[in-house]
Amino acid sequence: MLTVIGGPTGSGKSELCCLLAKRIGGEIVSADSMCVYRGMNVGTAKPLECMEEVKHHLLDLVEPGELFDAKLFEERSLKAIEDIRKRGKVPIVCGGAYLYLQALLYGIEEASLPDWKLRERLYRIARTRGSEYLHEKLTVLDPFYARKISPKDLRRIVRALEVFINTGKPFSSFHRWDKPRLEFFGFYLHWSWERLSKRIEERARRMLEAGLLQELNRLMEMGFENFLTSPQAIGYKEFVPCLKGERAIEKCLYEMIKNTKEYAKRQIRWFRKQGWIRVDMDSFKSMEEAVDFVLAHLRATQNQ
RNA sequence: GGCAACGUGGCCGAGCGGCUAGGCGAGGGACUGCAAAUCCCUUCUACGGCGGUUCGAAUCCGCCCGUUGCCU
Repeated sequence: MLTVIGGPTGSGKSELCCLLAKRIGGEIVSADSMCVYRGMNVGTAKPLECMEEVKHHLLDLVEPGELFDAKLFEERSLKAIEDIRKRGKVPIVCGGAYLYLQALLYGIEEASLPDWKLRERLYRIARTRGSEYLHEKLTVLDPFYARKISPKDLRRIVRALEVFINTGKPFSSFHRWDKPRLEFFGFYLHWSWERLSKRIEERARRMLEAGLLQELNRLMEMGFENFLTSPQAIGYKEFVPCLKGERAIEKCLYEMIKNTKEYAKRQIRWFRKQGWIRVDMDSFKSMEEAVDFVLAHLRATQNQ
């Protein structure tokens, strides 16, 4: 049975997982879409100290300019779990990137590889004729999927068309997400919104003090702005105008906090729906107590 | 005490005689190879109080209450 610890940003997942791993001889499989990039440490709250004591997987996989995606995550994380088990250790999946968790736990169906040339063409068509035009095409090719998404959701329209063009089959014909393919035990950390908000605000300020801007500066010199995925990271994208002198630091910080909270809400909604065990963080006096709670649950099921 | 400005939905804020601004915040939702991304929906027509003018007032008039600024 695989242990999975989830929760929104700033909920203390990393800290909890670190303690848990130390107690049970575990290794951590990070499920974080931005921690896979090397050199992005402060803004992603990469658990640097814990990495010295506990073995971490799926961190620092690629350069910020390289491509990475959910499918690659699926493959790599499965392999990591297998590897950990082979060595007699306990894998602990820890992360809040729910698409990545979904990919690992439920699997991503083999449709077709991303075809950036084709996407470029489709995006160009959308620019002149609108995303609605492409959505109409999709309605003919894959009515089921077209009905599910908005005529403005270009990203999804393009992917669905791409799959049809490259496989000859509708995108939705690949989808099969009803049951997990992995047996797992899911926990998610829950805080009252008031307390989580405060944690998010404090954490953002701490990141700034810890050298977030210097880190971003280095990234910018590498051409950060033109990269595909890494510049979408919260905590970085908001400060780009700052570094160019176009906006005051305080304003950027405000934006970052706002975006972090929005993201946290999306995560919370997703976790709530999963039916995992809720770890009520408000009720514990320390992180150790939360770990005790998780351990108690794990032992209880092992004895069944 | 005198003068002036203002009082709009949880907050900010436009409207200045008829046609439910908008933003923020809040809440909900979608999602199958960019996801810390992309996209959608909801927030019950709110205008300080009382009168008046008018077919019709958040908008005009009077009084009252409150806030702010200035003056004595």
